[in-house]
Amino acid sequence: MGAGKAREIFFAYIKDKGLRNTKQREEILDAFLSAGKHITVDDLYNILKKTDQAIGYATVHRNLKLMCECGLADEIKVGSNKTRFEQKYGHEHHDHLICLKCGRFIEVHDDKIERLQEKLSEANDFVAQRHKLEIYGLCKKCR
Amino acid sequence: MGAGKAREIFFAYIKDKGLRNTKQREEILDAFLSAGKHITVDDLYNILKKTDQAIGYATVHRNLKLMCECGLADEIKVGSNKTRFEQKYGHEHHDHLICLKCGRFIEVHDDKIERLQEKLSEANDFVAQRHKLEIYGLCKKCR
DNA sequence: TTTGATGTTGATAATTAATATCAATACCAT
DNA sequence: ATGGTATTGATATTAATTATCAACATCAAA
Ligand SMILES: [Mn+2]
Ligand SMILES: [Mn+2]
Ligand SMILES: [Zn+2]
Ligand SMILES: [Zn+2]
Repeated sequence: MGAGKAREIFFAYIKDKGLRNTKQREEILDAFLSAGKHITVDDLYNILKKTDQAIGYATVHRNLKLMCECGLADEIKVGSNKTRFEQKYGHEHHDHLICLKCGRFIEVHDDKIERLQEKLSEANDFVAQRHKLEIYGLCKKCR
Repeated sequence: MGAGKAREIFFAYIKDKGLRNTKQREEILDAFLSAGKHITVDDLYNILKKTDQAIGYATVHRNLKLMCECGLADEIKVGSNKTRFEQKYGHEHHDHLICLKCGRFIEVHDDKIERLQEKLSEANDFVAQRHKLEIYGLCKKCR
């Protein structure tokens, strides 16, 4: 898997910024890279607690932010719920179908939609930088 | 304008639910209907304060929620900012281009995109109920 | 018109998530 | 090895939303 490369990017970024490597930082990075997608700070905190009783919530939060900073992670906010983080390295841009019943996230991509969004922006003299497309409904299992 | 019809819907809903008509409720309704779009509770509260010194924040909040309930208003959450409310009655579905510099909301609609979203959902055995498409970037004035 | 059951209001408290603070500690360049 | 400083973890703060509740207003019924 590409986890090795992701780690490299993280440690290179840390060094470059004059930051330091710590036991916690490495634990958090690894836990994040091997965790499922669309994870919350709480989720990751609880996973880490199992192997490091002393880990602090704020530390997990801070380091998830750091991973976003260096391009490894992406913050996604859906609905009014808490912020979720997903892996960015080695993952193409995608949008989400979100099940209102079970909360499942289905990752989707449609080039046509992406292109039409760009056209729509241009038609409005707007320079698009990023976008968010979320479709809420019921997944196969929940109908 | 259709504000008269919107008022009718509101009062009909209230009566139907065994709720009561109050001075505040009517003030809030009218202020909302004549206010600009994408307004926050704060915005509306401050507008109302000018003509009704005694109005309470919670009352404004509660009644905006009530307007959503009866289909007159829609709640939109963009980024991590506070919830905004927009008029729904007499307004077609639309998406938003949001300027990262001035905060302007540009309302847009593209039937092709809407149809492709539907197709995309079907292709994933997903029954779409609603969606959110927000494109962030820079508006004409802010470049 | 009076009345009373109950919905509403406005002030304030509670809740929740995100972030700031800070003293103790750990890292790492020299 | 060690000192300057980044990091940690506990806790406080902030900010937005929602809940609580006593005082009050509404409106259907008498
Ligand atoms: Mn995803
Ligand atoms: Mn709008
Ligand atoms: Zn589901
Ligand atoms: Zn702008």
